[in-house]
Amino acid sequence: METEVGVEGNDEAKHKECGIRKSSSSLSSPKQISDPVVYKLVRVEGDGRLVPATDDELMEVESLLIDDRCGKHVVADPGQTVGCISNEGSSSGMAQLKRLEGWSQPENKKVDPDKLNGRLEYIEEMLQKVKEEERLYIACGSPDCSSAYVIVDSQCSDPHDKLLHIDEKLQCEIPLQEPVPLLAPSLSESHLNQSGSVGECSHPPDELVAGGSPSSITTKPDFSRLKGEICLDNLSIKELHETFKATFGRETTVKDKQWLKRRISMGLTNSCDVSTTSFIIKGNKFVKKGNEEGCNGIYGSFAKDPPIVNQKGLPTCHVGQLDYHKVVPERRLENHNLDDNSGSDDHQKEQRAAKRVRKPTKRYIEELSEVESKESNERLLNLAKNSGHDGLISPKSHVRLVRHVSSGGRTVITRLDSLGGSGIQVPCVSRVRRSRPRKNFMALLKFNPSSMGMAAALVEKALDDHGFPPDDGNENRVLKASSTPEHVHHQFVGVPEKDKQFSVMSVVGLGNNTDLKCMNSNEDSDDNVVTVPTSKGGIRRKHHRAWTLSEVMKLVEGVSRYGAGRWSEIKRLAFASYSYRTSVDLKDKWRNLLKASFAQTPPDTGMNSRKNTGAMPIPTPILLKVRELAEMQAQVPPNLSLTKVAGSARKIVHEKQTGFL
DNA sequence: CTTAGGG
DNA sequence: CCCTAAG
Repeated sequence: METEVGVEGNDEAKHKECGIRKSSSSLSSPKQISDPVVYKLVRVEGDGRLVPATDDELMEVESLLIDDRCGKHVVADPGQTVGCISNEGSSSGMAQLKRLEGWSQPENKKVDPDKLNGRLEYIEEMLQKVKEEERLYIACGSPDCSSAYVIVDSQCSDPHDKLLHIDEKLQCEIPLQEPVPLLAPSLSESHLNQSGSVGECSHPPDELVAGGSPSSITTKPDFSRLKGEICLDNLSIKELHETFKATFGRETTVKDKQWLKRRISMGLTNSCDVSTTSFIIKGNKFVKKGNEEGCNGIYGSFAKDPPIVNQKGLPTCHVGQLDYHKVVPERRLENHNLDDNSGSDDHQKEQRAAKRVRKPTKRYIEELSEVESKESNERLLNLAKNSGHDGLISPKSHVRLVRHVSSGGRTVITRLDSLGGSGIQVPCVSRVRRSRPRKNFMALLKFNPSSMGMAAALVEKALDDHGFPPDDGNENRVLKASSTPEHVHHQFVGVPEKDKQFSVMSVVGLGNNTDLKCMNSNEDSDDNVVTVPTSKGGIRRKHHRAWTLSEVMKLVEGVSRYGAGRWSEIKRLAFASYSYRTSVDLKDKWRNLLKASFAQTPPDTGMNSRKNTGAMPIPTPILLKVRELAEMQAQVPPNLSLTKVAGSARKIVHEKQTGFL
């Protein structure tokens, strides 16, 4: 199926333009209204037949034309620009007009090839302009004003189709530059308007292919869109703001109704598979004032479609969408599924929307960005350098690099992630040192008073601070350092001031190591290696220091005295001499003890014997005490508390607790 | 910095 | 044990 552009002069079409202009905020100039020519989209089927375009296609081209005309305005006044594309007003008008016109009229299907080519060129031209505009937007740092975008029909494209290229460009660019949750507008729009019949893209529905029932083409989408838009249209700016906040989880100051509506609808569409459903439901909520039932009745039937829609592996045109789904955290999908089952509980939805999303951990960010960092960097370079034709950017990437700002000399790439549907921007770090400088660095040095050991440590540190991957063969570094110890000082030069001091201090500390004895009392004094293979073939982590029995006992006692959770206290008072045990260590150990005590105490299914051969037996008396303490402090795992603990300890727990509190 | 929890 | 988010 190909996408072509037909040209048609038509009186009624003028109305269409008028309708659109009317709603496009102050962007229109009077002369445009009298423009006698209107372009209409037609799709060329494989067999050469022409099939009328849908609303979206029309709107797309129209907006495109308008964009072209008001481009200057757009650039000059970003805040208002969005109005160039109009969702309101035009829809109903268009619907009516289309029915009047009759889509199957023969003249609509005649296309002059020359004109076609001309149109294509025209479109490409305009695309260029739009691209520039978008750049300007980004350049002037107005992230919130989405640019007027142009949508080229994203229906199935024949690979030879010229338009395909345009399409692809758009797919790549809009995602890249517009700080909106994924999905090119065309997609969202078509989702909204096609009432879930997205499958049309790859497998055109019968009515479309047949072309014999034009009414079905026009009426159905119109219908749905009509309703959907009415829903949003009824909202005041304030309500729109609320909706926006509920949708994206953040405030907006934009006053532009058009913009808000578009954003909201896009957000809703993007935020879940079930675009239609959620959008409508969402709309409902706010429309409750008036056309509640209207929306409900119409969209209720679509509520079950979405999953199917999702399944259709849509090829070219919906890459963006598919990618989006790839990224969406599963949690979110679940949530939405839940929602959609109960179409009425708007309350829940709002609550969830308002629920604070946990910031993605650095590790998460890193791991994501690590995958694409190379790609992304290349792309960024391309974007930055090529103001002209960027090469086709692989639509595969599911992360949108929104822009990069330099902060403190470092380049930070932000990308838009779909976390929690809030569309928040998370920093996208390109592989940065992962762990903070080792805390027990001094201790390490003390353990390795030999010059080589120290050199190795210093070198490692230096390398680390220079952003070298921390884990690439520590042994190599050691060898290098030992073979050329004099380079250590050179490495030092690059070390940040603070660290330099630290290192120097370490060196000094080396001279008068005070309580080396205490530390040496424990085994495991070689911390040079990343992992230490244990006798049983397992590997122990770098800084692991096996817990001795006395330590465990101290820990247990500490917990009994100060209570679990006061780790810093316990550490300060009971572990004063064990500088290498941090409060976190205590907590972890306690966690393990708890687990152990509740796991293996009761049955004793011979596991104990096997464990005894291991590193740390943890005598059962201690475990028992641990369990007792845990019970006292109501730290009992819920499932176990009922089985084992229930009878005997319950009362005690209660008494003790009341006594404590 | 400490605590709580995930990895 | 390590790491990190939150307070």
